[in-house]
Amino acid sequence: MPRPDDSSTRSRPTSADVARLAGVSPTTVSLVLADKADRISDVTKEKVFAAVAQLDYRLNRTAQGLRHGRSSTIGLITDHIGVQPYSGPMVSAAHDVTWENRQMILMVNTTLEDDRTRSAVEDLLARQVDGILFAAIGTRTIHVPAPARRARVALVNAFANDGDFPTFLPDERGGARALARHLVQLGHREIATLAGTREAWATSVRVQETQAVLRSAGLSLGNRLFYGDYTFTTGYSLAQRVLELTPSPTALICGNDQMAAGAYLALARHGLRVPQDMTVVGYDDEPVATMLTPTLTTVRLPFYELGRRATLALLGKEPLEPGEELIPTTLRIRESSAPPAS
Amino acid sequence: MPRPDDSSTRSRPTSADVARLAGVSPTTVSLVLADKADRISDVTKEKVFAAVAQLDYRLNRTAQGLRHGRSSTIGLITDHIGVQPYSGPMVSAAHDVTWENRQMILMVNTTLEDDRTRSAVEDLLARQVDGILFAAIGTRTIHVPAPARRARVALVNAFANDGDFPTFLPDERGGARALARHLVQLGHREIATLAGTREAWATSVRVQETQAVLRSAGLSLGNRLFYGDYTFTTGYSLAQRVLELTPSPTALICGNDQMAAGAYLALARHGLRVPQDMTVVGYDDEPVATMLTPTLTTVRLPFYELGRRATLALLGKEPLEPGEELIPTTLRIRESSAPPAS
DNA sequence: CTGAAAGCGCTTACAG
DNA sequence: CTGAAAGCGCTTACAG
Repeated sequence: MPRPDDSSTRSRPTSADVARLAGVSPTTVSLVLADKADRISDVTKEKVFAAVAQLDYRLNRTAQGLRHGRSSTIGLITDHIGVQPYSGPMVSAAHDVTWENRQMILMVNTTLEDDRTRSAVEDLLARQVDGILFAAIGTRTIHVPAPARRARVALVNAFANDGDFPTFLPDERGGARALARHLVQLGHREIATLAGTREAWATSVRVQETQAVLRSAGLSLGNRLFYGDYTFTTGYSLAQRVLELTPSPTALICGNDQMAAGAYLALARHGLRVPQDMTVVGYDDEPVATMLTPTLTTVRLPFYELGRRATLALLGKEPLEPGEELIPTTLRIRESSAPPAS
Repeated sequence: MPRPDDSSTRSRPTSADVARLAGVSPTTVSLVLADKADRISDVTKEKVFAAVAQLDYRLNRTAQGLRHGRSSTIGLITDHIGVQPYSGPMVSAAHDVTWENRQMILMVNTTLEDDRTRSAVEDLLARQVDGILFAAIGTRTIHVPAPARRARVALVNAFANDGDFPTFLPDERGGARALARHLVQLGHREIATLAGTREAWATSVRVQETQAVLRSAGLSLGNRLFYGDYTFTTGYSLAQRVLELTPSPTALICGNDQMAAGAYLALARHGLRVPQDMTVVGYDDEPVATMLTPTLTTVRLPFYELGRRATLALLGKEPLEPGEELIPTTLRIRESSAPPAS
């Protein structure tokens, strides 16, 4: 029967123990284990490795960090670690990149409130993190606490309201334009938008760009613009309101894939088919987009890529420069968009 | 303009710097900051705090950890950090509990493959974590690498295939029975099951318990048992197959809420109403359950609670004992279940 | 009420 | 080719 407490108090062997057993100095042990042992004889190396194996020794990275002044650890501060499906890919990416570089992530969820964020930064700095990543689920403005400048800093899907930090953002404008052009090119003229949360930056940018594209095609959203909150529920309920409009729209731009899924259900209950009776499109390209029948045309937001690029920069694998870096979005054309019924 | 590199090389003040500025010894600084300063005069304390403020000093937790032999950090090893909505609440809970206890989490996603898990454990131990949490998204068996015993260990939603570790599991059997009884009590006799992945432990346990309840009511699933994979897509497609059965079932037990949502769409396209024409129920109680119209009757799986209890135990706030601890599941009765049409 | 000294487990410049 | 010594930034038992 395992006795965790017991076995963990049995104090772990140190490099001094290894040195003693191998009959060499701690210097030699350190050199061998750090692979800086060009000058050490093979026979000595063997003795060290044998002692390491015999003692089941592992290097104490805390002590090493103290000596080096680097911890090989970065901090990740987020607003909603548990919110799906957005945080998943960003966190996964940050994780994968750090893991590939033999580093680790200390994760703190502060909702990005100023007080909690400040104390998270303090705590991370006290733990000697080499860098701090600030990541938001929905693009938003955050206040980066001043002490954070003591470490390397990068922002993912967020703007700093003061100071000029390296910032990685999705190209929302490009995505919104591509989506609107797609619908116009299919021949839609009565296009409705079930937008997301009115206060969200992404919402207003997408609506702006959509309107700009329609305008240059001699069209307009007119009274076919509704605001929800990016949930399935508001997609369902707003879709019902759209169906009361005259003339009826032929295409529905939903604020995200969740809202599009809600719209599917509302349309089905009205006996309307996608895309024959109504084109439906979304944003995000989350897993449900390909699970819906018909599959959903949507704008892929590069959450994984955002996390990846920011983390690579934070770790110094790519340049870390102040200013905004736009990561491309991609229009995924699938079955849910088609020309309007003539 | 911030120059991260520059400012981070400006070496941080140490407790010795604080001592010098305050005109006291490092001993006194340590005592004051650790709040073990009963015996220190107020005037001396003030001098220390003033020096701390002036230098913007923060304690080096790495050095402190080396001295104490504890890191105030735990490791979290998961199989799918990015999988929604399951990992969210478990990770959130682990985070919240550690944060409340002034600890932090080092997160590693290994897919729980043996090799990656072993090296993650090595790395976490090298970083002197005080404990390691192994968490799986879907309940499964894992191999806990032997060296993990050097730290405190707890398992969330997973069984160890060797050794007897503290293990926190959802009470799947109780949930499945409650759900089946609910349908029987409503008067359903032709009940279909759109189960999840056939190989998953939760799937087989739920099917077993469902059949046991039906049997004791003189009923049976008969040929109304189908296996999917816990996705929206299989909920949609299997629901269509159910609709071809004669006599038609009056209730649908879906493997999870995602499959139930898929079933909603299929039913809507067949012109069938929930619950008047078909009762639909799920498992998980994820956010979509209350977003669907009608709201979904489902079995709440205690993901947050699982993460919370395991982390409290790992941190020593609750007993950490080998053996399985079942966390209750809850039947959430909502609008999607009703008596069959007579 | 306060301080000098040793030590946590490493690494590195230096010496031989 | 290898080792003795100092030091990373803390804390603690001991002394006064």
